[in-house]
Amino acid sequence: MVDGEKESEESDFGKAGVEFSMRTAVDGEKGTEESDFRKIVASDPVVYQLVRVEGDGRLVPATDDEVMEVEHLLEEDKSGLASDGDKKHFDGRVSNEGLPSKKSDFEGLSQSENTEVDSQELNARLEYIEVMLPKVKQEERLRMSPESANHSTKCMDVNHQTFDGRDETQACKDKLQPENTSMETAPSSMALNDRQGVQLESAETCSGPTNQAVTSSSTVSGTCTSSMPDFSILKGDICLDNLSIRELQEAFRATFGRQTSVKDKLWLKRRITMGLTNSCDVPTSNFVMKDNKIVLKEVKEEPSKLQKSKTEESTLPTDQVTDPTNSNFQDLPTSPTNQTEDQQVASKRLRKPLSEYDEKNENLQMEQFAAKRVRKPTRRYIEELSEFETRECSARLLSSVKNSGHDQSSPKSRIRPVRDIGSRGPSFSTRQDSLGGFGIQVPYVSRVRRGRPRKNFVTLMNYHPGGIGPNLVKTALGIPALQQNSEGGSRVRKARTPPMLIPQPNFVDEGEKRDAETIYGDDEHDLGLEEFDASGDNTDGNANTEPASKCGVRRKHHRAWTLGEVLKLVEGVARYGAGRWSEIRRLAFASYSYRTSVDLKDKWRNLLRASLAQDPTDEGVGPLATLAKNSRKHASVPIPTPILSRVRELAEMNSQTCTELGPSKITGHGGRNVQEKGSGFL
DNA sequence: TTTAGGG
DNA sequence: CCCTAAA
Repeated sequence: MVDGEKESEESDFGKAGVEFSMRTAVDGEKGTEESDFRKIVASDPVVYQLVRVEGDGRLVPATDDEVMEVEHLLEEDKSGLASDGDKKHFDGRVSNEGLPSKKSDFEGLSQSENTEVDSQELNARLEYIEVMLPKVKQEERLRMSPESANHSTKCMDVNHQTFDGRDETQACKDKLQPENTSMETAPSSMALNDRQGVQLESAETCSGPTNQAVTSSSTVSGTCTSSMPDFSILKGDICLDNLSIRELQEAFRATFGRQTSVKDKLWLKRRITMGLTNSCDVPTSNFVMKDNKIVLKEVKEEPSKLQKSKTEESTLPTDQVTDPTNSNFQDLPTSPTNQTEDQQVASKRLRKPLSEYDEKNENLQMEQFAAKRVRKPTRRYIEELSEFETRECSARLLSSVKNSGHDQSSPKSRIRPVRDIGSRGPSFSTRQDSLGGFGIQVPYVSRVRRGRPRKNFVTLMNYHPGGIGPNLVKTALGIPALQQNSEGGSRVRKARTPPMLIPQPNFVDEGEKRDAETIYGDDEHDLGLEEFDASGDNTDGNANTEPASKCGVRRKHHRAWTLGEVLKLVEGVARYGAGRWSEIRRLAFASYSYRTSVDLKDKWRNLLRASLAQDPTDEGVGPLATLAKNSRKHASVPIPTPILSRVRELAEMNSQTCTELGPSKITGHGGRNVQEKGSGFL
């Protein structure tokens, strides 16, 4: 589904070699200052000029021939198509003057082809047209420069047709595509298109598109194919009108990534609109919705300023919750990249149908309703939230692929391919678990990052731009996930992987003859334990939470230590000695990639403490022991006393032997000792 | 980068 | 679990 969408998008953009696009004819053609342009936009932007998009992305005024050609095509298309809403092309004179920075803000307003028109939208449009048409004509007269007169007039005709008629952009595009493809040569444009494809892929369903991010390639976005409708925003507004408070809240959450307890419908609407508008940062913000009508708001400010003022003005006194927008502004400095990122995020969130949230968070929402005031969500909470979304998202993406590449599973189902050893390895990896069905992991990007940047960041950068699309496609095609893993993983994680891939054999190799027996036995136990784990923690845990722990910098999802893990840990300590956590982790915990050496250390510390707390008199102290046991009942996995005692024993032995004898030999002895005990207990 | 220890 | 100093 997603793939399909994306595919179509990509294909659309892949063809954008040379295209025709409407662009607002600015008065005086060149040398128009921004203020002028603003004025135009504010008053009435509906004069168009045809431009041609060159391979390198430049906009070139269309020649008469071209205009004619397009017109012809449009006429043709119009006849064949049903009629509905108009599509306005507010393509802000993109970048052909060489100062695209600000002006690009205005770009990307052309119509998307997949906009569905519900009656409301249609009405709104019609009303809008009613209002705007006179102005348009007037404006046309005023603005027509000698040079652009030709084109703009013709284009106006075209657009007028569109008003009552058809979204001819699609048609235009379609018609032009063959030609485009044939003419397409410049690789740069391809890259451009790709990029935009990605961009759009994330922003597509968002009613407040974030085309701004494409500013560098804005020339293309101004074309017919650009699917950032100014009306989508309006549409969003209209939709908002019909939403219940709860839905509005959902939308709010989708927009800002957090929940709100505000029940003020108006406020919510404004907020959401604002969020969307900010995402687009387009002059359309000049339009405001009033009673389902679109009203042109006189704004003389610069777009950027406009944002601010809007923000301020819409910060209602009733707002108890911290203003998301404000916080956004604070957190993310005005650096364009950051903003872009943020907007992407927003749009991504929007991508999710609200219904999803309805289902999943209904309870939460209701609870929040019950509670009068909800305290400001903690950062952690927000993070979790975002993680949830992301996870869900990836899960959904994968659901369609679930059945692919099953053959990869090894005969020993428990020996899972180790996707990534370091807990911060590649941002995406895949794994299969034949036990409880298996989950596949996908690359995902954690939106919230805390602390200093880590490797993930780079990885992320690597994969996000072009990676996600192809990846998904690949996966969707059923290419074994593992392949991807090795492919992508090795790229990031150096050459550490190979040895890890076969952890169990490693054990055997290290073990002596004598040990082999015990090891094999132990292996069996371990396997059993792992099975145990799988039923309990691993099944759902691994597949889902792991990527989070890896990619996200967020706090690691709490993972209860299973008995099997504890045993492995103990065994590892026995074998390699306490303190050599890295080694233990590498060798004994190869299959538990989510346990870091620090984790092992911590766990061991806890174990030790527990064992000491319980063992000193070995059940001698009645109350204390029982208390300990009871309290241990709290723990997800009560640690059997034998294990605890063994831990203590090990610790003692370790401390002794380490000081007296060489650690290396001793470890072997200790290991065997443990093995015996372990087998006895298990 | 790993280990040890505090929080 | 997280964080950080120290090696």
